[in-house]
Amino acid sequence: MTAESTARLLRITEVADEVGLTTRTVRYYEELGLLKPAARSEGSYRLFDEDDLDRLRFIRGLRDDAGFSLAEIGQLLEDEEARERNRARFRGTTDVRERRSILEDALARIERQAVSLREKARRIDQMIAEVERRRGHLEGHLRDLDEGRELDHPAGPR
Amino acid sequence: MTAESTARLLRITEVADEVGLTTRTVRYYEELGLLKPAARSEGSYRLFDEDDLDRLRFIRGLRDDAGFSLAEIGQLLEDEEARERNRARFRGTTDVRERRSILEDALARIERQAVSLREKARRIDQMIAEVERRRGHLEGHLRDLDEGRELDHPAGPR
DNA sequence: CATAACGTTCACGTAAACGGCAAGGTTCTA
DNA sequence: TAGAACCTTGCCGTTTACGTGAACGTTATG
Repeated sequence: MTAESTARLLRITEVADEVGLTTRTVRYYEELGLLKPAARSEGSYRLFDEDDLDRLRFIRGLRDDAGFSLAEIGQLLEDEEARERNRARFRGTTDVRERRSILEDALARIERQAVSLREKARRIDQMIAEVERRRGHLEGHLRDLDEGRELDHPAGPR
Repeated sequence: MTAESTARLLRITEVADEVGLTTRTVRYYEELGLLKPAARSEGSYRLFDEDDLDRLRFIRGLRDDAGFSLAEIGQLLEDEEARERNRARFRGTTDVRERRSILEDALARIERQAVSLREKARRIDQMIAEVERRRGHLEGHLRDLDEGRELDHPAGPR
């Protein structure tokens, strides 16, 4: 047994079921360069590892939860080839300085992802504030009614 | 001069420029029932008031910031006809109980909007936490390198 | 009052994000 | 070792969210 872990590799249907996508979608994401299966079988079946699953779940989150387009997700995840190359380089070297630079690259990518997500969160918080504002306005209106005021402006609900 | 305010009504290009959409998009949103211009001119030009602008800005926020589909936005805003009817009813009555019920309807809609947005915000926060976790992992890795450890597992960046 | 600038309603075109075959190769299991 | 149950790569179809005219009516302006 090599240094590799004994983790099982999954086929596309298992993967799709696991992360809640269709096989078509998983292939489409590969076509777009959003991921690259860990390996291919003898007969060229796609084989996925746990890392691929994480990545697909992350993509799904960015799509469904954060509402990013696949193009934006591609930007966020950056060129999969580059990532692949980095991992190979990392494994292929013991030079500390090189490993450091590879890790710092990865760190920079993660930072950009965090910035994008925080920006998104901020904008949604603003929208929540706006909706709360309207709610407060309506509630004030209701209180006026209950207290028998409402002699003046013919405004109405928004 | 009637009880109506003297607020100017805008034509479609002014509106589109103001809120950052195209005229085509504004017409499309009307076609989908997401809004209904305040009035039409003699020659059937669409005329929008300040309320319409607010609504369009809100729609744009839901689309761009929150990442909702137009179908979801339609659900959130609910049938524009119903809203229109409510406003007419509100103006058409002085009955306090009726006005109360209309306001409570509007309040319920706002509440549902707030719930949807908070749900969205929560999911994005989770994604941020996930990304922070990965960042922490990478940073730990970097510290290990700097301190001359890293004798063990041949992991690499995620 | 001519005419430029803007608006209207069809109607067809398009990019994104998949769905759904078809035709054929691969893996597992009895 | 024969199926059944997977998988592969095309390739065309569909929905969403608009873009882009065409053909024609409306408004503002010198």
